[in-house]
Amino acid sequence: MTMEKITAIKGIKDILPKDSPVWHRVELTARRIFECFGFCEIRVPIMEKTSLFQRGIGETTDIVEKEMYTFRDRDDELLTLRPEATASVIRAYIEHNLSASDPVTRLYTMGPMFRRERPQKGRFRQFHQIDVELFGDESPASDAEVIFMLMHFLQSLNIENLSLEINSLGCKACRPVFSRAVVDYLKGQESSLCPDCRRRMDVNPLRVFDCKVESCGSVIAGAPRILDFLCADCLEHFSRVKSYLNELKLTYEINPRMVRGLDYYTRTAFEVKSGELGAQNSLAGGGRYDGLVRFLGGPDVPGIGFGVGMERLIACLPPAGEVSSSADIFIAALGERAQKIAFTLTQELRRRGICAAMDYSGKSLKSQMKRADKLNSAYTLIFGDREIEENCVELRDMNSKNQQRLPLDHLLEAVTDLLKAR
RNA sequence: GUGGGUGUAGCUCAAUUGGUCAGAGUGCCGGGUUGUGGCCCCGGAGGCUGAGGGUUCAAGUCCCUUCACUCACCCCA
Repeated sequence: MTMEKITAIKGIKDILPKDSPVWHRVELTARRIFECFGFCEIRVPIMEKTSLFQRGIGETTDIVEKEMYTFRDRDDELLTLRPEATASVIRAYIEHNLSASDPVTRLYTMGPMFRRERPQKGRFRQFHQIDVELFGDESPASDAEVIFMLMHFLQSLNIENLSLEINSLGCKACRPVFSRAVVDYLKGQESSLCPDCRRRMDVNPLRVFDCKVESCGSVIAGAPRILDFLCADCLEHFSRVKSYLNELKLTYEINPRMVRGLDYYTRTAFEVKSGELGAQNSLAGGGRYDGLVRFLGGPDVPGIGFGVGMERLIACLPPAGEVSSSADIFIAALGERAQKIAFTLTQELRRRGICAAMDYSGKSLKSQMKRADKLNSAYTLIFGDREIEENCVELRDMNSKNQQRLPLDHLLEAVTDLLKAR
C-alpha cells in the first residue's frame, strides 16, 4: 500500500530548477534599472495585521471582502498574508519615519503575494510581484518618470506586444461628483445592465466601466466620462503627465474607462497589457495615491507606485532553452583509493570556486563519463589504481577529446590554474 | 462562488463500434568497450488507465459520484 501523496496547495506553484534562471534574470534586471533611477530595496514581511489591509486597500474591494488569507494568531490577533505590497511598504515607511531623513523616498520590493481567487491562466493564489513606490513627490514629472521606468524595464527584457494605458481618476474633490453623475446616469438604464453591474452600482459604481458584457458596453458608451469631471488641478496634472510622456516618446492610450480595483488611487492610473497572455492580460498596474499615507496614520505625503506580476511577465518572455546543472570539471575515480583522493580534491576545488563534480556510487567509468557529459563539464579527470601506482592522473578535454597525463603531486594547484586560466 | 474542458509510465501522447489494450516516443538505469562521454544498437525498471461505485460475460472505453488539473466568468499582477 502506498501513502497518499501530499500535493502543493491549489493555485500555489513551485518554481522548478529549470525555471529559476529566468527568475534571476528578471530580478536582476529590475534591481539594476530601479537602482539606476534612484530606488532602494525595502524588504517587508509577508504577513501583517489584518487591519492594515482593510484600511489600506479598502473595505469594499474584492480583495478585502473575499480574497484574503486571514487567520487568527494564537493570541487571537487577526493576521493576513499580504495580498499586495503597497500597504506594507507604507506601514514601514511610516513606522520608521523614512520621510524624516529625506522628503522624497524611492523604494522597491519584490516577493510573494497571496489572494484566494479561483486560479486560471496567469492567476495564482500565491504569485510574485515587483513593487515600486515613490513617496513625497506630487509633481506630474514623477508620474511620468515612474511610468517610463516601468516601460524601460519591460522593454529591457525584450517583451513585445505591450500596450500602455493611462487615465486620471480625479481627486477627493472631483471624483465624488463624477461618481454621483455615473450613478444618476445608470439609474435610468438599470434594465439594460447585467446583474453584476446592477450590483456594482451600489458597491463601486466606477467598476461598471470595466464590464465586458456587450449590452453594458453600449450603456457605458453614453455614460459621463471622468475626464470631463476633473477639477482644474487634476486636469492640469493629467495634461502635464501626458506632455512628459510625449517628451519621452512613450506611446500610450488614454482609457477613460480604466478604473483600478484598489480604492486608494487618485489622479494618474496606468496599466500595461500584453497580447501574449490569456484573459488575465494585465502585466503591471499602478497609480497615484496621494491621500493614502496620511490615511494610514502617516504624514500627508503623496505617493505613486506600481506592481508588476512576475509570473505574467515571465510568461511573456521568449522561451529559454532548458538548462541543467553543470560543472567545470568532473572527477571520475575508479576504486576506493582513487575515490578517496577524488573526494577531497572535489571539495578543495569547490572551495576555490571551481564547479567540480564527481559520483560517489562507484559506477563504471562509462557511467561516470556519461555523467560528465550530461553535466557539460569541460574537463574530466580520470584515475584509478593504475594511475595512482604511476603517480599520475589522466586529464581529458571533453570537447577535443585530447587526453594528457598530469602528475598526482600538486594536482589541486595544476587543476586550479588550468581552470582559472579559462 | 458559477460555468466549460481534461485526467493512461517522470514528461509528451497512442489504444478501431466496450473484446490480449496496457503501448510508443522521450527521460532514467544497464550492456555493446572486464578503464573512456555525445551518435548508433540492445536490454531493463517504471502505470490497480485520478479515486470510488454501477451496467456488462467483458470497462482505459458507457453511466453516476468524488477529487485533481485546466480555461473562462468575477476580479486583478
